[in-house]
Amino acid sequence: MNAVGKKTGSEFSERLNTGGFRFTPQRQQVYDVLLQKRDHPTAEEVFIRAKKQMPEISHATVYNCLDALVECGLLRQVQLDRGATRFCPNMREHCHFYCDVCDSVYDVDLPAKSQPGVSLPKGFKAERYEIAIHGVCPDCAKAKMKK
Amino acid sequence: MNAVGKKTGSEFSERLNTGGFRFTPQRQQVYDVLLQKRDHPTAEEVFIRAKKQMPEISHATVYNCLDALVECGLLRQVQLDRGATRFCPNMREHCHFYCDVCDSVYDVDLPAKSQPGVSLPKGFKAERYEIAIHGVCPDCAKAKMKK
DNA sequence: GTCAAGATTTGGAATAATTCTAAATTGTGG
DNA sequence: CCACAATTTAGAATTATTCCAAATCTTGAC
Repeated sequence: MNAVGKKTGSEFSERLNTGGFRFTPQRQQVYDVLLQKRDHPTAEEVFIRAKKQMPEISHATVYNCLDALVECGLLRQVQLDRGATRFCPNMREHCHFYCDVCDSVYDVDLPAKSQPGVSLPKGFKAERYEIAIHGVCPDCAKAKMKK
Repeated sequence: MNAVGKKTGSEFSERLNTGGFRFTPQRQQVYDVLLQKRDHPTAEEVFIRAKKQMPEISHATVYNCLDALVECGLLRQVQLDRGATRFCPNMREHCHFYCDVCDSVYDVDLPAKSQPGVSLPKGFKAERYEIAIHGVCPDCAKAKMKK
């Protein structure tokens, strides 16, 4: 993996295989869209961007691809507000800052040993943590002050 | 506030007023539904339950009430998966455990000083943290083992 | 108390997000 | 080359949420 977390074609393909999926140009395209602009797009937005390179791609395929990529650990699914689900290709441990004013999303690094020491009742098996910070982004904070 | 976090009628009404809202029987009813069964229902589920006591209540009103109650700090809105938003009347600091198998949600207490020491870049104003733990609940874990 | 203004509710339509379906296409192993 | 399974496609269907205009309710001013 290089500095920006991009995977080579064969790494990408391997990941899919490991998860029981085949490599397809559509899956590659969807993944590329996510890597190209890391603004946590919704499925609809991914569809629009993917269409530019691959005009015949369908809605259902985009959903299928996103699900497959999430399942094999190449993408994360992010749930922030009542709106559409967003997707994120950054698989490092991090959390999301969500601006309640403009709906933008930012990746935020977590301190090294941050796994919150939550103790779960007996029998619960935790698989992953999702931390979202809601607030106001710098741009919107500035805009607010002017008022 | 008593042991289960229930508010008296007047506390409830005050909260609404402070947020700039009026007391209405519908808002009371919606809030009561949330208090009666703390299983993190969706808006649709709240609608169904509220209808039992108040058959004329409408869909739009349930959404309006839920939004009002969230805004004046009587409810929390919980986003866990691609499905509908859920609501939670527990305003103590806690996080949610979501069972990816059966979709059930559990409140999980956070250790006293758990506010993750996330350092936000300059200019970001954090207002609240939402922590979700995804995994498998005891029932589903048991069911899985049998297979 | 009465009236006007503003808040709230209602039912239904509209929109948005996601899933489903059946047929066509593609890729793979035998 | 064939059969089978995975995948894609377009479009319909479903689910979740929001919007809208009309009716109703509440409150403060008089």
